[in-house]
Amino acid sequence: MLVIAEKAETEKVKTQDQQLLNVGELLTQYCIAPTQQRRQIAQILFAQPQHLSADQVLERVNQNGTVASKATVYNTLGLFAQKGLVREVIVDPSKVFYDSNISPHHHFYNVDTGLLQDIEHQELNLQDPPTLPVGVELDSIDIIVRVRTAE
Amino acid sequence: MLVIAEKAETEKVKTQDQQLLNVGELLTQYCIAPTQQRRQIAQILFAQPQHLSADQVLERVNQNGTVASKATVYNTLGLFAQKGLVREVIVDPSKVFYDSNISPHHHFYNVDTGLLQDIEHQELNLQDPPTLPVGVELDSIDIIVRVRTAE
DNA sequence: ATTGGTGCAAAGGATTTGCAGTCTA
DNA sequence: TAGACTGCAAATCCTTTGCACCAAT
Repeated sequence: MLVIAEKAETEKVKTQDQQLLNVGELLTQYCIAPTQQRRQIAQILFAQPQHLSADQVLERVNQNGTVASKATVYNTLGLFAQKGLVREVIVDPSKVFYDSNISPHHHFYNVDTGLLQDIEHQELNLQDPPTLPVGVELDSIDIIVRVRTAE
Repeated sequence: MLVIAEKAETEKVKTQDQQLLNVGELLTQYCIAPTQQRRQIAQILFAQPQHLSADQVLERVNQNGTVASKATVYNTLGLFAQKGLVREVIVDPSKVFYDSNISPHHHFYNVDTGLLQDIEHQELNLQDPPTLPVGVELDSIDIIVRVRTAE
């Protein structure tokens, strides 16, 4: 007897605009073919707004038996980032964090603990938009407020 | 016969506050014992305000014969950053840049070319300082304006 | 059948580490 | 001579790649 729990197929995730939809639809919306491991990875990332490193994703994906290999996790996260499903947060030279919150916002980074925390968009704004050098166009603006644990 | 050109000893560098002093004094000011390879590395970094990766520093230090090993370059850059002599700029997961300009300023980062450019402090300001989470103190605020080459 | 996706292990690149040799006070 | 600094090579960590296998159109 073979029972395959296609849980990911039915589980719902909440997107930025508070829409409730299943991971398969979410992936399709972003032009990503919804394979089993991609659904699984998306499921984890979108369970809640959070910041996970590739390693952490790998760990969680395979918590109950192997679902995806290391290469697939890296490929998938890279793909998600490229398609705009998640955002790469670069604050630590040793690893990239993937942020499932893609609405505009910035970050606190605790250099002692490695904890990454969102700063609401409306809490932190620039006085004026930057004047770009000629020949380039804006990609994104990242503000990182580095903090350390008070003595 | 032995001739040792102690050039670094006499070469002057310009610091943030436009002061002209030799590298040895600069290192001493920052509580860093001025050894030959540290002077050499400082000399390169402070020849002009610039952004160099550890690799680039290694390359330049050893342009005319070996002066410092890879390990020493990494150790030294880490030490300089820790002592506040230079600033680490983290914009690319694959390498850290060391910025010899430590006056407050931010950065443009061209994701296509990898070019890192200063944004003058007065050109980019926050509307309000961020409200920190409890139990932490401010370390630094980094604003990175990512740009791409216009099509 | 063709295309795209996955898995594995090996390769890659940046950085760190261990330890012996050197220098300097 | 002690303590700090350096050099070399090996080790480590994160990430990417090459290639064979599998799945879906």
